Amino acid sequence: MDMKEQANAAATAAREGDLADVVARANAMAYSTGARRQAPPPPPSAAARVMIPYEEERQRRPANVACGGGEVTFEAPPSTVVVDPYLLAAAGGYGLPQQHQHQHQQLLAFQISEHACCAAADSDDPMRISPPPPQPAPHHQMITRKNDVRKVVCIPAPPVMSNRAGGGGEVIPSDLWAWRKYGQKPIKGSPYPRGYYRCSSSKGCLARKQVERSRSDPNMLVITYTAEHNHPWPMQRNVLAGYARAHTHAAAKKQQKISSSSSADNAASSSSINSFHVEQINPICVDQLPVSCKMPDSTATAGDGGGLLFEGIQPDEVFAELEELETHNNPVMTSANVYGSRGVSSNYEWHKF
DNA sequence: CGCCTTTGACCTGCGC
DNA sequence: GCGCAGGTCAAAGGCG
Repeated sequence: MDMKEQANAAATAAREGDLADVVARANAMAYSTGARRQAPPPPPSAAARVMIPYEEERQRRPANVACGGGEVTFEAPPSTVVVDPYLLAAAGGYGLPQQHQHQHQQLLAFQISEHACCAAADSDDPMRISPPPPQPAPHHQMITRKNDVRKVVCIPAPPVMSNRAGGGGEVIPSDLWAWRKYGQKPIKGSPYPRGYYRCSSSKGCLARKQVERSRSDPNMLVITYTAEHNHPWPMQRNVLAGYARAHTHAAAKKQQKISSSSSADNAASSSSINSFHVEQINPICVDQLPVSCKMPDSTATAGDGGGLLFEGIQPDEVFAELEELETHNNPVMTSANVYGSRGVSSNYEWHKF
């Protein structure tokens, strides 16, 4: 699929309200373009954003791809989609051969801003190039019809397990917070269910997120954050107490069940796949991390979820800091790997120079 | 005991 | 008003 086709596909997805598709296609578009052109990545300060406003908008006018300041704006479905290079890089290469991860991260992180909008510019389809949009809302936020703030990130996802066709859980590259799953629903038109998580770091925290795979590109994971955390980052390991314990054990048990059971239906639980992935991936990640990437001390193991290390970033708002990073001296992220013993909560490490 | 996941039931918003 | 689909609740069960 060339760039024009990809841009058209993204616009089509936008018109059809397939949020996951829009984000996935934006990523795919940028990724394939970067791979083809072999262009060196621009500085990480170039943010890429895909913003998708309200559904009313999509009915009023055709999909509109704006090119300006490294942003790709699809004005169609009812949410804000933010593809942030830092988040992409943080999760990039997940499931890829280790030697390709860095390249993958760079492509994901930079090619969107570098080329995605250009793809739209090159095309003469219904999408048109608009002037640079107004200054985006802080933290890449948007108020939805229901007055909730949503932030959406699209990240590479691990491959779907064959024995879990259409099944539930995801290996979710983390965003630092502790999340507790409170629901899962099959989504009409999508073979993949959507998982619902709420922040478990603080009892009164209203932060939530939804995790689902893209319908058209199962390799992409779309995570929608709703509401804000009303507490600092969980820096103490006891905040995540029980995570590794419950999860890894359940994983082992469920793996045992799955392997011993002839019923395919028996395998339809998300935790099993989560842990299955994690247990395989974590040792690889840790072993191959640069020294500066590893956990800060021996008490913080990959299994207990503690020892979160975010150097140079205030434990306040992930997106706030990402925003800040974008505007400060072209900070370099020296590493982006996934820690943690469970799919829904693991850690990244960031460096700011 | 406190944490987790799973999952069916219930609630709510929206289009017709 | 009705039905559908998405979102949330809460009980059940498991773990260290």
